[in-house]
Amino acid sequence: MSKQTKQISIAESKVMETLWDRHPLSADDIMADLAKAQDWSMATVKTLLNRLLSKEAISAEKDGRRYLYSPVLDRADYVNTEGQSMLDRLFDGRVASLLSHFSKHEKLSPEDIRDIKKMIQDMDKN
Amino acid sequence: MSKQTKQISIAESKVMETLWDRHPLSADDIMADLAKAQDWSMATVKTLLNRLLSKEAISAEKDGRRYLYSPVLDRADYVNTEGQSMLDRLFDGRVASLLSHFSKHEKLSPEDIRDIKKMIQDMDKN
DNA sequence: CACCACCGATTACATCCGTAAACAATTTGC
DNA sequence: GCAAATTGTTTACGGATGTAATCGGTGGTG
Repeated sequence: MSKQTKQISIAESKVMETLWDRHPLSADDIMADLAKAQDWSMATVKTLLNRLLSKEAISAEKDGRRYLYSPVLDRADYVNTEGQSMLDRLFDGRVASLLSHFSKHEKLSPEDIRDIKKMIQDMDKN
Repeated sequence: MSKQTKQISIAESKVMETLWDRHPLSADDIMADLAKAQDWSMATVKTLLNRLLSKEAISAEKDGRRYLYSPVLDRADYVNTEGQSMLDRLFDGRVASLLSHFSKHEKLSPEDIRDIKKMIQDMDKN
């Protein structure tokens, strides 16, 4: 349960997502992957990588003339921290309250409902 | 379904919560209410009120020497926008995925589970 | 060997945010 | 009526963020 030291910004988290998906990657690889969703210049990606390095959210190993980056921060930890704080801020920490909100606002797809049912059943089994 | 124009910051949302709970309120009332949770100076609360006014998230009506503030932005709208964006960022937009995460990390209280079950049953009933 | 291209490091800069002090207008107690 | 208190308005300021340009070192190419 390693803790999340420094706050990761939204832009930074996009870079993290790329690295969580696959790593180690060079700056170029990351740029290529991000290009699908973001319209950032290489310079921007470099800045984000450096900020993530100083926050110790990623690590870099030398590979010849360049670096290959890997995540240090665990995705589950990140999601935990972020998710919990959102839950606290918006739903008083109650998952049920979140669910109720999304249900009331018709934000639950049939698949969601099916999956949730299944999860509850599985939980009951122990 | 009025839309949320400008972004509300976290500090600002604390003021909003107070006003959603009860309104109209004077700056003093708001200060008093917030004091329970925040250690802010009056100046800080004033700044936040002004920022919320320029973002048109609240309104003010004159009441003698001072103003009484009320929310303009709807809480459900705010929660919707924020919750959806968090859901998209962290859980690929799937509520079920969020639930699965919290379940896996033992973040569901027995009450949560009870409430969720009940909700699912109620949903089935139509 | 001189120069260019590549890649990371440094610097830039406008905006937002948290936090608040200073200022200004007005009302009220003495 | 004037000083003190109240309440809103303006200004401040450091740090985070989004977005990027520029600098600087080094290895490859003619």
